[in-house]
Amino acid sequence: MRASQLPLFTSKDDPKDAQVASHRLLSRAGFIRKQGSGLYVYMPFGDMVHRKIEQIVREEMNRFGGIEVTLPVITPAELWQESGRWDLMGKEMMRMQDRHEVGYALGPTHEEAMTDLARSFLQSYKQLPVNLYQIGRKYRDEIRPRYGLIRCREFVMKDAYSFHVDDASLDETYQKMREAYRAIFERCGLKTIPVEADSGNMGGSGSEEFMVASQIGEETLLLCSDEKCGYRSNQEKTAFIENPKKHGSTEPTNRGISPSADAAVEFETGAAKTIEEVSKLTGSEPRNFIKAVIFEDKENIFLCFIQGDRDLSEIKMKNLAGATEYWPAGEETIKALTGAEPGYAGPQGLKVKDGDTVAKKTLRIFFDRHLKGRSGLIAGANKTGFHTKNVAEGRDFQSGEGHDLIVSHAGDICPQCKKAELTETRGIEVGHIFKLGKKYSQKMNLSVLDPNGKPLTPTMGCYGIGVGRTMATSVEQNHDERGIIWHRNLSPFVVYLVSLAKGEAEVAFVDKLYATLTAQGISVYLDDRDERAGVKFNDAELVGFPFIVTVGKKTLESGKIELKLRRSGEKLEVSEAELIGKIQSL
RNA sequence: CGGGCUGUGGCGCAGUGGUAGCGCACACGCCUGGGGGGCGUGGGGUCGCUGGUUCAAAUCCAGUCAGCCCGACCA
Repeated sequence: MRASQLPLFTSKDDPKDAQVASHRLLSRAGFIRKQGSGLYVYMPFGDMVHRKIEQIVREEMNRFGGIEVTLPVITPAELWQESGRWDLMGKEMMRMQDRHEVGYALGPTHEEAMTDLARSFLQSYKQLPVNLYQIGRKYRDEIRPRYGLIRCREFVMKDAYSFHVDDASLDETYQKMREAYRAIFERCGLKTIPVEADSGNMGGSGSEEFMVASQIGEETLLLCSDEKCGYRSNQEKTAFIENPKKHGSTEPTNRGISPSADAAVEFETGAAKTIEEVSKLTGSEPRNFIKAVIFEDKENIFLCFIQGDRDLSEIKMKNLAGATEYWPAGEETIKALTGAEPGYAGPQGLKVKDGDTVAKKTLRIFFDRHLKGRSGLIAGANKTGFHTKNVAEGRDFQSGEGHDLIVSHAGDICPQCKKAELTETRGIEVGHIFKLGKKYSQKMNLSVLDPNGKPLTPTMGCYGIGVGRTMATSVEQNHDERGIIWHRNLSPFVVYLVSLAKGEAEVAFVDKLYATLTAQGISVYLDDRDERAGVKFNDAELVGFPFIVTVGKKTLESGKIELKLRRSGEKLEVSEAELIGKIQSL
């Protein structure tokens, strides 16, 4: 292809809203153009890369047993109502009505639509397993679209949904998808870190995310520092184990301000409410406090106690409580619960217990497991202006075995090997596979006959890859100060041919080289613009095709063609035959 | 949803009440010709929108819309 037929859309300046390399470079190199908040046009080169990724995804999905279909982008509200998600999805789902005022969603995901499709033709266990996928547009009204293609409101996703007679069959497909994903990202030249993940709202058990390590990542990953262990997990999911270094003992016990034998006593703290304030006042470190975090939903109040130097994981709490929509408890609720102003909740001396009705809601109390056996603690006294010290678990309150409720961080102990410390990395999710279970098949009455002629509800898996995000993260991972460095499998063209030809002879030489390379099956972009050399070199490096070939007066004089490798910057002077050999072998 | 900032030519920006400017880009001419070149000429803007104050508003005031940034909270 020639520049005279397929123009470049490069620019010298970064768009002003570009914060990250991929956004900056994809815009400057003319691959994408913003049309609205979180909405991007894929320009010719961008479109070409996008299609290449789609094709790789398609080939690998097909190789591992996927069947491609295309669902409507718009899904009827009816289907979402069946699954119950019409009310659960919240504002992130874009909704619309037709002229008859019938509701629809611009699909943010397609579990319902695909399950509906499946039930329309699945009748017998003999038809299972089946793995249906599509490569289609998704719409999410993101709170804050940002980072260009990394978080936008319209994007292309490959989403697959598999249906099975039992868990063994689901597991088999799940493992195939793990392989397929590894193959896909490998072919894209993208280094991903597969991590254990929370399965979130989707429900279900097994879940693995494919993350690209990046400082701009919106999720935090925790990796075991012992490579032999190899544990990798999304922070949301990582079980918290406190590092003994934190308290100088391997036993998670008594490090309070006074011996556990002392009775618990109230003391006045006045306006000091937060742990930080009371910590200063008493000289006791935050770890010796009990932090109370209170949420509520329509039916319940969730009262969570954890140690004071840590944060409550809302995700863990939510999963434990089975809550979907919840919010921080209001002042009235807290008063009804503790009898005090907010800021003074504690587990001891509480007049209500787990399961009681408080303010017309069911109280549910959760303790973090690290509170078990501890003493010498400081907690709110459930009395405005007072805290209690020398609080001991087992005597002043009962935590039971407790739950895993705390957000893990670097420096904590790996929950897998239980020895090494965890380290932290930021990551961008590009793929996610998980076992859904029967959530959708049940709610939507998907059923087949089993060998005994009895109804059987298939179990499901679900597997997504963000195509645009794969493109963006590939740039995040592969660029330098001059521009993008495409992996050959994704690059719009393999060769950027810089023509500096002037006279007829030179032009003829370039045309012949272009024809020769093309005939060898090498895709070439010929920059035949009437521009200065510098402009062409700069654009060549900005758009980032793997090979930059320069032909001009020097070429004719020496008989040698200049080949520059975009990634290494290495420059070679080669004959035409060598050139072809190099391009085909590298 | 809350807070902050910004809306002026295609892009990036300046312009504190008195006839709308700069750089880049664009068009034309000449020079130049292996790393975003030079000189000259030229075209292009209802200053986001609505209302108000004023003899006079891009500029001050109110509202509104849009974009960007930060936060989404642990009492």
